[in-house]
Amino acid sequence: MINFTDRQKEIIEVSIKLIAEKGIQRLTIKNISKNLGITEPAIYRHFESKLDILLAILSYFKSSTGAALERTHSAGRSGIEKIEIMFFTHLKQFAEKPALAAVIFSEEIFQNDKRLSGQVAAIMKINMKAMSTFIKQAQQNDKIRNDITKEQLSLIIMGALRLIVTKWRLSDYSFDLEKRGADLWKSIKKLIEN
Amino acid sequence: MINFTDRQKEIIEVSIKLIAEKGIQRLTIKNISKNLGITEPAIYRHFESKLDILLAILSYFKSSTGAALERTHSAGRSGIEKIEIMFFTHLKQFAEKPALAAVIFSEEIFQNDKRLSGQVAAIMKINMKAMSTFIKQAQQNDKIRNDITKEQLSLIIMGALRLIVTKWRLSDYSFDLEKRGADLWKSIKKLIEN
Amino acid sequence: MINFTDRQKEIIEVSIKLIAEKGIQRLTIKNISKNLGITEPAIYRHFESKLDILLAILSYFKSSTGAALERTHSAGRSGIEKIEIMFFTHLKQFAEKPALAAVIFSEEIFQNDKRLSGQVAAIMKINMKAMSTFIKQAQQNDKIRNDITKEQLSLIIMGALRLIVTKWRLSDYSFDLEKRGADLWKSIKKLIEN
Amino acid sequence: MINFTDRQKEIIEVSIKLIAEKGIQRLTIKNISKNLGITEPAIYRHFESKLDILLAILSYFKSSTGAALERTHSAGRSGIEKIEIMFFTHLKQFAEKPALAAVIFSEEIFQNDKRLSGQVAAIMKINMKAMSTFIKQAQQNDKIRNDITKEQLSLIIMGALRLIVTKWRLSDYSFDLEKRGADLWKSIKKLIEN
DNA sequence: AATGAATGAGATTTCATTCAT
DNA sequence: TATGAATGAAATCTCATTCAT
Repeated sequence: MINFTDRQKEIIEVSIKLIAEKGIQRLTIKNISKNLGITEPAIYRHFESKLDILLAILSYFKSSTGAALERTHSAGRSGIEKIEIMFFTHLKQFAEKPALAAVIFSEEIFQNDKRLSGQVAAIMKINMKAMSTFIKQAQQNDKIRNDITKEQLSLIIMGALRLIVTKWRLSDYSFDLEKRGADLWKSIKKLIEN
Repeated sequence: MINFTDRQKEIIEVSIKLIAEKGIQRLTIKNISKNLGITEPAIYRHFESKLDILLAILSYFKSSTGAALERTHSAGRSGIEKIEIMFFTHLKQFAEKPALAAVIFSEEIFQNDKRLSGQVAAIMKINMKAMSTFIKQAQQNDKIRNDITKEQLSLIIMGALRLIVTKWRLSDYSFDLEKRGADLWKSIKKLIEN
Repeated sequence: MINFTDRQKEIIEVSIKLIAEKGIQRLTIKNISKNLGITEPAIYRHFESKLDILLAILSYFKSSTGAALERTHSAGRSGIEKIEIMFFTHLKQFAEKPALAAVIFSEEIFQNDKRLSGQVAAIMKINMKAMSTFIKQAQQNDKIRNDITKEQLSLIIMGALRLIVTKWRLSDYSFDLEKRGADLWKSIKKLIEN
Repeated sequence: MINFTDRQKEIIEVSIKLIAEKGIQRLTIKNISKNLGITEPAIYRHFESKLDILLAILSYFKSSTGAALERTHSAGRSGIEKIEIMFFTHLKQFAEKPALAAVIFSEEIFQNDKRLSGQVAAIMKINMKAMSTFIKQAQQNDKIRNDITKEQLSLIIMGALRLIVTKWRLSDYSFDLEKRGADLWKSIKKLIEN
């Protein structure tokens, strides 16, 4: 959230809240301004366009994801623990900020604009790359099976993570994501461990 | 596509095409009618509302998915082969009809309407259930490891499938989905086989 | 209902039913045809336009009103009895066919078209004229006060009748129109009798 | 007209003018905006929906009716004089603002929406109640006959008033409403006075 | 006598954005 | 930094009516 003024941060936060509540489709300038208690034109003092707000949201998620990975990385544990921490950190983030899922999984919506879809792809790439790195470390230490490439394993782990989050959202958040995610992790661990 | 008139089928097909090209958000009555060479009100002779068109699209995918699963099911092979067929059938369907992905993965967009999101959830459920059944069969024949529940395995397999499709879409269809999907399947198979 | 084919009569009857149920504003060709189990263009085989249907309805009410007045007229009783019969006949007609009120009191809606508003005015005139004639007879027989012109008395009697019907409609037909109308008549009678 | 911004008042006034000219049915957002020299969406900065404009019009009439009755009430004269003032005030209001009649007598049109028809019924009730109160006072002072209830008398007086206004409207405002109304009042007075 | 298909005109409403103040 | 007022573009939908069959 560096490089953003206080008002910009407010706008970003309100937007995230609105996305969580009503979905990206119902994120309108009118809604944002109403929630902030200001008028619509006032928004344009802080962001040139609605696109810029969405980009700011993505950049916010990007940097917070990056920071989390950074912390995981420097935690100094074994590769498999890092994967686990990353898995659980994601679960926690989604559970705490459902908007994150609404935003990250909105490829469809961002399809319209190359910059938006590019950012979403970038965030996904960062995660996949980090995951790959952790897997590689674990594979080098013979903790994880070596007969499958780290890219494929990343895909499988992240895919499962994403799908459980999607089911959670479709179910209207009706189950405990972190608990069910923990079960899922146990299964994944069994599958990939040596 | 039973129960639909010819014109309705045309509308559904054009809509699917438009969704594939421009995303669901840009699927408008105007676009549909323009593509059919008729005026907007003419659409309303065939569908009562736009929502009904979307529901028809989902019902089309639902029945075609159901039919594909039916065929897979009665193929009379081993459980693991059925999983494989299902996996490849999905890949092929997505590769052939990119709109399918655009529609099926649009949970976000369908969030607005309970009937729509319900249908999407139903389609997902059908697939998960079929996958679970095939896995169970394979587990009973000791072809697939038994230390992980069929539900978890379904989640992992379908999650990986979905994610590779999503990456393909985000990459602007820049790689050969069926080929890369085949590689992914090999990895999954290694992971789950006994 | 002379001069109308069977199908035309059906259309008129359905239209009256629809007006009673939903108001004139929601009387559409689509609604009429749906209620008859035919298509919209079929209506145009029987009436040139929607306007003609409305005119037919008015002409129907006009002739049935005329016939009722005819019967009253030739009932051969005293003037005051005739007024009474006319008053009660109207009450009964409205109670039995709420559409009648919906149509007759729709001056606003008919304002658009001179022919329609002309017909409504004509029906009103017929009634006022008949009422005046009855009053005149009663005044000549000294049954009704002579210090007020028959036109004014008509206006007062018909006005009260219309208003009680309007209140009945606004109340969603929540009281017994004929009973309350009878009470009203008693009061009117007291006022005008010698 | 309190609680309304200047622009809102303008919209209300223009709407009333349009209703008087063309009837409620032709009161469209487009017409209103065209008359104000602005675009259609601009209207929505001032009223949330067309329904709200209609409600505003009714609330305007309601409060102006209420104020007029208030003044009549506190005029401190005899009951019969109050009835007379109320009668003439109504005539004058209708003569000056034909739209008032178009709106007030549009029960049919407002039938669609409970809030609208409720407001129309409320305005009618206010008037009937005031009239009843004045009649009661006159009856207590033996100025008006006591053998008929105040409710019935109200109905008769208001009914006559409404009908003469309706005839005036149907005749295309072709006679002097206030003059003919004054004659009518003379007759009514004769009827009800002791 | 009726239908299937379609249309022109128009209604209400939403949305991102602009501009003078 | 913010507001009041407004706009162009577009979306969904309704309605009376037409026309070929």
